[in-house]
Amino acid sequence: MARKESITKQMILDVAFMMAREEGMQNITARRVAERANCSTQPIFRSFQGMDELTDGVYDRAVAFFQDYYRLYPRLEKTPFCNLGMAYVAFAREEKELFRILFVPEKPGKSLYEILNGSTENVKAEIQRAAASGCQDPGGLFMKIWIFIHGAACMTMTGDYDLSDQETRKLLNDVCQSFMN
Amino acid sequence: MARKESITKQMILDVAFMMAREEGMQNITARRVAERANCSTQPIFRSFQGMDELTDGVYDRAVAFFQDYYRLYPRLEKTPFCNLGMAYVAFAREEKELFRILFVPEKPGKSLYEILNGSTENVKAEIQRAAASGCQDPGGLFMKIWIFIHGAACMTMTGDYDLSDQETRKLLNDVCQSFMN
DNA sequence: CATATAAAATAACAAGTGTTACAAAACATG
DNA sequence: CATGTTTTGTAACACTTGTTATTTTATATG
Repeated sequence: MARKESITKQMILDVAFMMAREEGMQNITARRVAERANCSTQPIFRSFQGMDELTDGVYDRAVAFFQDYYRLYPRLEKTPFCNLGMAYVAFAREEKELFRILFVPEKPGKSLYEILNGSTENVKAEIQRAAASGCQDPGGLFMKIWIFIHGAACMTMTGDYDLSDQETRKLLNDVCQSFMN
Repeated sequence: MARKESITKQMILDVAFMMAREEGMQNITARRVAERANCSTQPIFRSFQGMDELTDGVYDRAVAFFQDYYRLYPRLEKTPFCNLGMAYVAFAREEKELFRILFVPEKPGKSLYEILNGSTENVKAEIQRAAASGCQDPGGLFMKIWIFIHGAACMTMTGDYDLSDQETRKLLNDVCQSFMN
């Protein structure tokens, strides 16, 4: 009775997300998305109320993408802190645009902590251990390490900081050590 | 023999810089600058080859602005490191847009180190002292502290980190202490 | 197969961008 | 004061943006 849908909401979201990943959010335009999806701009506005709704969807996919990235990242370090740091810095290096969208946003979206939400359970467990073994201020410890990791990642994103995985590993372990004592 | 110039290059630059400071670089357009300068767009294109040249000028003023800000910032802390940190974080809090332009740029401009250029002489002197008093790796020490400070400032800019000056002071002193030992 | 109906394409609109051609205005010199 | 030169304003061009009206196309059902 009616024509079959050939460009789905998913397909549009896929294309837009890929563009955000490669060129950043601000370069997503209706016509460019349409071009990469091999269609006109019409299917976009059938599936989404407007470009804002599309970019909101892209943002949500970026959140999910990071959470998967972090979940699947190999945990080779001695401490959850350092594992978190390695993954976070690697994400900043390999996904510069997504890192910017998620963690250095111009318009306030989710906070760092909301994005990490369940992802830091093991880190919190580490804090418990630290508290048990005599650390006075486990919350402060977490904050310090987190600030350091965020700084390393931001500098990686902008290219002000360019260390190998090996060097990053040593750096993070050193710093964790310093903060623990 | 000719009409007197009423809108100078300086005036245009002043207006554009103020706009960058308040709304960020991407919101600077010819018509909006003209409006705030109470003139047409013509004087802009007489003084500048194009908008790129204007925004380049704004960037240079931002660099100078930060350098002045840092030079004039009161040095209340025990160590140059902590003074640098306090100034840098305060700048991120009070000048969010300029901080983003300078230190989290989308298009590569000057590096962090180029912007700070002569500003870290006293910090380097501190490293010398650290080296003299038995620190094995003064370069590494500088890097660690700098990464931490940058992380704190970036989180301040985005609102993920909101501590009073007092708390920031304690945090920085603690961390410097940790890294020195 | 013919047709109704939903989807996609085409094409346009309004708004906003950088930039420029041209006209109006102001002022120092003759 | 008249004049010529420079600055400024007006208005336009070409382009890009989001969005929408309209036409075309494809397909499930009669």
